[in-house]
Amino acid sequence: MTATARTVPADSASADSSRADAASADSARISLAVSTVIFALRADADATAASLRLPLVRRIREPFKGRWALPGGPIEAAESLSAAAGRNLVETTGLRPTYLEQLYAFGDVDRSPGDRVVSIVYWALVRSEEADLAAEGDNVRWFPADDLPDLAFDHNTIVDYALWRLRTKMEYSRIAHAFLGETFTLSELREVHEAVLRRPIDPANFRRQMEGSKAIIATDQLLTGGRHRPPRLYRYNASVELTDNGPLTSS
Amino acid sequence: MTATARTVPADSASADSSRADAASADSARISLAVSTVIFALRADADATAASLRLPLVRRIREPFKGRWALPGGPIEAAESLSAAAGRNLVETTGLRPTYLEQLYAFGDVDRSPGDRVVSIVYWALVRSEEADLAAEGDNVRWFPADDLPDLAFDHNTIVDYALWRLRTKMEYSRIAHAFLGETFTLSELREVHEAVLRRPIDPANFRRQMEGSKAIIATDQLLTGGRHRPPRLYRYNASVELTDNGPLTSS
DNA sequence: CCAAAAGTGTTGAATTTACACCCATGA
DNA sequence: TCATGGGTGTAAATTCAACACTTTTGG
Repeated sequence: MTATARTVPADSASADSSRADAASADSARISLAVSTVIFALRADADATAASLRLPLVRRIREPFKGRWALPGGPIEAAESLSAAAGRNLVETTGLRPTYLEQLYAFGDVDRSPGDRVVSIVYWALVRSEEADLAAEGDNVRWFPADDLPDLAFDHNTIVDYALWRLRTKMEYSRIAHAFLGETFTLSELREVHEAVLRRPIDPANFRRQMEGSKAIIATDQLLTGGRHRPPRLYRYNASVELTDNGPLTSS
Repeated sequence: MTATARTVPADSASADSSRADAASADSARISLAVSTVIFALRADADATAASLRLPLVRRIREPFKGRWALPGGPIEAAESLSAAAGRNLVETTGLRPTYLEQLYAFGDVDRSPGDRVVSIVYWALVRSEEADLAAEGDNVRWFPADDLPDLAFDHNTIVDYALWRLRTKMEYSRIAHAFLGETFTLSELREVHEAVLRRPIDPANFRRQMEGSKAIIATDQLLTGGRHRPPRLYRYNASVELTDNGPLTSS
């Protein structure tokens, strides 16, 4: 906060910066991994409403042997960070996400007992049908996002942050579509918002908001079968970006 | 997008995840670095208005020898990512930031010719007085943020993204204070917003907005010396968080 | 006095929010 | 027919945006 003497001249500066893109002895000792927080909306036990859930894997080695942890793994030399996250997610849980975004790089010195690990963490959204197909076994299990056990490493903190990002982004972005199929009713879309944000939303106002945003396009199909007026099916408007990540649309 | 067969069972999953926090042969070949995009508001050439500027360092080695690049360097084994960014920033430019936040991890396979480098990039804000003291030499120079030369690596992309984050965050956060001193007038605060967002702001509405937000506290001092009515000095309200980073306030 | 920026008031537009009410279907 | 959600209308409340006007200093 308070300014003190600075004595490093410009020349030593550029010497340092030249090392920036070559591994030093120090950074070689730091290992790099990728992990992913995966969210899906799944029916509650009482099946009355959907709730946010995420899959965790059980650790079979020390440290934290037996504890639940985020799925993750190493980064291969020939793949980008997002590719590593996507590949690892399929390998560990069998899930294919409809949305994948980098969350944060966690690198505190003591976050992994014994060695030094920097984890690039991604977060992903998968559709409900996709989540239903996912294998669940002794070593992979779905947990309610708001009520997790004590996880390995700093993974509770990571999930908290991912949850915050999801909820924040839900309010100004269109990621809700990532939970749904090709076409959907406005009720389904609204229920996604309600489940994530954990508060009721006025259907009338929600409809106008969505229609005004140009994010969705009405199809000419209605969904029959319910014992009420058949709702119109909508489609995601592909000409509008899903989320605004600024100049970072590609990787 | 379309679902295909998934055959990986849960058991191989947890085997993978157990490697997540130990270095594999692959990830050991990836080197890790930290870089920082540093912003300051500095007087224009004609001194009529302030504009966003950032310091770059000249590379003295291949690849990209002679090109301008973001200050950066390796991460030491015993320091956190933010500590590495802060230390490196002082070493290369002599600047002490009032604000430092992680921006993004860049890790495309081909971003550094020859070797594989993952860069954890931070962005920082420094006060104008601080920026004025910074040494400028052959190998460190300030550039207008909106008009940069071709930089080394993917650094143009990185700066674009940092600029977008700064401008986005300026609209819903209180980071403007990070450019100013302990006390400031509402005009000074408004001029920060105008310089960053590159558009004029109505002084009357801006005043009400700020006063209503509880982000600033009026002191009992006025700033005399101008040839007009002396403006009141304000102070940043420390009981309100500078920015909302969710559960990530510490590291 | 005048110029210039500080600070206050006011008004209309746009947006948000709450809620009444009609519509179309299955049972 | 009734129950149920689909869908439209509307009005109050709040926020936003533009700009007129008064205040206080230095020159």
